[in-house]
Amino acid sequence: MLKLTKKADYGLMALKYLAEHPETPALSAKDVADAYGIPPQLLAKVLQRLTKTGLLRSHAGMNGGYALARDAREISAFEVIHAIDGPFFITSCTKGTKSCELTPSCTIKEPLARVNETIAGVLKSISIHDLAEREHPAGKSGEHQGLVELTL
Amino acid sequence: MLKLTKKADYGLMALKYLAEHPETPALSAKDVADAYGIPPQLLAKVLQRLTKTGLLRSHAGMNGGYALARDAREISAFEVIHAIDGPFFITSCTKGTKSCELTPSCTIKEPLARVNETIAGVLKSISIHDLAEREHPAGKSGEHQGLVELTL
DNA sequence: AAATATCCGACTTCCCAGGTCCGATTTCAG
DNA sequence: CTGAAATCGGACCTGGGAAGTCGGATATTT
Ligand code: SF4
Ligand code: SF4
Repeated sequence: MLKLTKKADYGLMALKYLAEHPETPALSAKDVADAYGIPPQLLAKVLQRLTKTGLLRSHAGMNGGYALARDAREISAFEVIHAIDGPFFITSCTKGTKSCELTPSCTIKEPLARVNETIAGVLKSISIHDLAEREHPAGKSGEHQGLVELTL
Repeated sequence: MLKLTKKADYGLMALKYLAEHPETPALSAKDVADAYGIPPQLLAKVLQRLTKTGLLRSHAGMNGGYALARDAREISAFEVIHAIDGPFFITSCTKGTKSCELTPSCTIKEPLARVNETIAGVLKSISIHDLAEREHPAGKSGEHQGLVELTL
């Protein structure tokens, strides 16, 4: 319930790792997987997905690997989750494929849709950079802080 | 991924329904279930749970049923979800029972924990009353509006 | 040509959300 | 005091999706 997919989790970790190593031209899936203990093959697929949606740039062959396609602060957590897990919906009434049977009679889907928007907003306001730049003692770059509107 | 449980969903619907019928002393699980097309037995268990956590007051026997234990605006969506689905966690590292294997090496659990807090905050700021009082044209009671802080 | 990568689909395993069934108990009405 | 209507509580079944695995094809460097 309301739990993040591990794949998305892994995706975030990997992106953060890449963001922390801007010097290297490319890091292989195995590199990242080893760094954290993530199943390599699984991470591989996650990264492939991220590549296909344009968040990463890949390069096959020796010394190949992945690199961020854009600046770390231009990539939001929302994009990552969306890329890996597909459309973001809190409820089961996606109106896309397998909608909830009682969508017509349901009276809370509109308010919940707004909650959905709010949470999406939270995720959109978080960038990979925000995740990465944290460890560093607590210097000048001040912590990322934002306000999210909630309107029912 | 990041999806609300249907049980919680049902719970919210039921509470809203109860909030909309303050006149009646008690409504049976079947009443509510019929009103929306929810599987009665399932709704029953959800309501039982809500009763056990003190959000509802139950009364067995004929003309029995459930009623809100507190005022509708004193019951948050968060409480409902927590009551039904248990502890609220975005990630799999609950440190309770089945923690994620790579918790030690993971570097994003702290930031994600803050995201978790933020989302919990959003949910806490929503009351059953907010859900219920919506239909009514759009009168004086102005829509519920709030700001949620996000600090990484 | 060999080593190192990404790429991609198919496959298996396991867990749990969603739902059902049934029996026990409480309460009230006639 | 008997039966109907309700809450209780547990055990149980089932489908689908998350998590992970395998194997083969392709691209790139040395
Ligand atoms: S329709 Fe109502 S019940 Fe069905 S999923 Fe959307 S919100 Fe939950
Ligand atoms: S530890 Fe890191 S990876 Fe494991 S669940 Fe918590 S956040 Fe996701």
